[in-house]
Amino acid sequence: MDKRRTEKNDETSAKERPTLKTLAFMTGLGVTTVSRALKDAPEIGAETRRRVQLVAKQIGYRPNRAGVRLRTGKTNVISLVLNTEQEIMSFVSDIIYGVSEVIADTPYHLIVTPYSRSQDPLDPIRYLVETGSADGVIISRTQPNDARARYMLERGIPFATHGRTEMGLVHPYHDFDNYAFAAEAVRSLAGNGRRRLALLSPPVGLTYHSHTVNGFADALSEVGASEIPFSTVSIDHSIERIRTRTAQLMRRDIRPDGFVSSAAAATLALVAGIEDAGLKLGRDVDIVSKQSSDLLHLFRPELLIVNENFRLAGSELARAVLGWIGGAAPGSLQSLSVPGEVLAYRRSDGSS
Amino acid sequence: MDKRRTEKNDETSAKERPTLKTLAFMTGLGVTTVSRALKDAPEIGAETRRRVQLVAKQIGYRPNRAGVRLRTGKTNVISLVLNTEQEIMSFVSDIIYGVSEVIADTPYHLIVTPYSRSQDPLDPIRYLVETGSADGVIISRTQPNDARARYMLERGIPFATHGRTEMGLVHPYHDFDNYAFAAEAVRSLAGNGRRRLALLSPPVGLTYHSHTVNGFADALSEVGASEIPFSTVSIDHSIERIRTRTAQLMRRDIRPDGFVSSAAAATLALVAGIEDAGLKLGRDVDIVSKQSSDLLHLFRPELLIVNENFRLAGSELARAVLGWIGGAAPGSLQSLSVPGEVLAYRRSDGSS
DNA sequence: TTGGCAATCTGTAACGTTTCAGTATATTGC
DNA sequence: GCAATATACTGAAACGTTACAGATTGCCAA
Repeated sequence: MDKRRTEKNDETSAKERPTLKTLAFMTGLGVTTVSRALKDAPEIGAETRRRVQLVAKQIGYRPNRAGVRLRTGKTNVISLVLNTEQEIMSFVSDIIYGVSEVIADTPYHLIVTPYSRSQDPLDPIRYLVETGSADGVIISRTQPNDARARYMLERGIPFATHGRTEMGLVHPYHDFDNYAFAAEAVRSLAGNGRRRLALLSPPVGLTYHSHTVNGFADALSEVGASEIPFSTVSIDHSIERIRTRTAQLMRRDIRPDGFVSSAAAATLALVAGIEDAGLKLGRDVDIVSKQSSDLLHLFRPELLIVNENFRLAGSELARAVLGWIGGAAPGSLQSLSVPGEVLAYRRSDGSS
Repeated sequence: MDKRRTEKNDETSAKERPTLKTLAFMTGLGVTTVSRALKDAPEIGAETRRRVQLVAKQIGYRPNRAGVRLRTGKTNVISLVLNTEQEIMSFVSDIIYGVSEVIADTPYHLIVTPYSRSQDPLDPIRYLVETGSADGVIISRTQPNDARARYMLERGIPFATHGRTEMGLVHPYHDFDNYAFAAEAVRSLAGNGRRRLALLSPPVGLTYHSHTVNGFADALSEVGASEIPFSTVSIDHSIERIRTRTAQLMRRDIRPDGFVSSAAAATLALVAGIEDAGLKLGRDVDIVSKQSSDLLHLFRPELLIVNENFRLAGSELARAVLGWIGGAAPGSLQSLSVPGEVLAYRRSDGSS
């Protein structure tokens, strides 16, 4: 049955949530006028406008989201689409906080739309678009030819990608410059006298895999070092697998004396594998690793570290989507984060 | 202006999203009948019901959330309320996935409602309740006398807490048995011959702080070991602070030979502090630590580890809220997760 | 005075759904 | 044969909002 209201409505000082009708009654104006006064429409008298806004603030009026959404189609929702198995753990937490920071003083809510490894990554996007569940979407694990980006571009729904695409289509993105990261990492290792380098790369298929590989390769030839192939694993693989493969690699005659690693958790496995093979970090081998939370230096002070700020990524992505929703040109909403210096907490010569 | 539809509506095979009206037109029935047929109302003929449901499935009908929400007040939203600074990182990621798993085949969406350290934790709850933004709420960092739980209980909005309260009020919760954890940890340390134990505890004020402290204290007297107070830090403090305080502590004449730590990141700092003081894990001191992702053993194989599964917590909490929304008794929606064994990857005597 | 025109304000309809209060038809009881 | 009663369906109203198409007023030019 209907939720019982007190008689006809209004004027009873019921504890109900105020609506435009309530405001209209209180100000003696029409609902339409109130609606327009609240959004600073031009054809409302200055005094009326102020009066309405004052009353609205006083009684704590909040527009009903369902009403707005039904009438206008605007959801005031940003959806963050995440893979429930393969995202980097700190990524999830930090990006959420980054997005939250930006949307905190907007009417937007953040909904998390998960999909699992077995699913087509397009599934959650289709769902969102078909049901009109969000005004904007943020996706990660971006591919050079990304079906999701293409799909959303076709339907005209604003989105931003974490990572770039290579489809010749323009859309907002935020990316970390993994080319620069890998290149700097190689230079840093070369500076430590390392000559045979291996790369623990991002998973094949994602755009930043090739960025990383290219930065690695280019800097390799620049410094005249050589590559020890290590493409049987990526940072997406399990800790155990990375560890055993690393140990295998390190027991070969020709083994790396330097690693570049694209993720902190993978680096733990890398180090474990190296030590399984009886070798020592900082003496037999150096590692430059990305990290997103400041913990790796506690793990092994010999690690060389480059920070990637996922909270910043979240903020940038949120700003980008909101910008697009607000009508800005998608091409103006792209940003690239430049890696900082390679940080050494303890030099491999033993000093601190 | 109004979103232009093709003429009057319907029968044009427009690419618009199907509504009840569309279904009504296609089946030749009234909107009301269609609505009821879809939700298996009793007064609809069996054949009609099947016919409507078939057509609905065929054309991919999805009820409009805004319509439902406006009419019924049901949002089909669960809100996860998180502190943007103080949550354990893996907690955020895992609990989201746990919740997602459970709500995946329901109409529910998950929204993340953040609040910052400086804010009153009640703020986001008030917002949710006042704006009717969610059918159910999940909160963490639960306190013995929790204003948020009390508030929601008063307003009759379904929620579940991660951690228990002690207000004599009954509500759904999921909790890890931190009393058992701390007690088992102490027994395990005592079994390794450790006699002077310190506790790196959860932050004072949260319910599980006292659970942990009590388990620690009770087991201490049970095994006849003594406590070295270490209450100047908790796992909420910064890595740096924990590290320096630990180092200070370990340089005292009377120092612990065993630690119980309630969080993995804090354990990293703990170990760093111990090693800063020139002591060695497994020889001078043992640590039993909780962890939520399987990484600590890579950090130091000497660590003694107890796992806490946050994904499970997320699932249980989601189940609890949904259960309450569905009309189950709040008292029947409480669960306690029992810690597993203390895991040793390498015995402190040096064997593996 | 009249007509025109800004400047303000207002009622109605519509978004998609569910609930209420029916209506129409067939079935039953007597 | 007729009323009572199930059974199966339906239109209208309402949730809160905004867009459209007026209303009403005052003021100014002619």
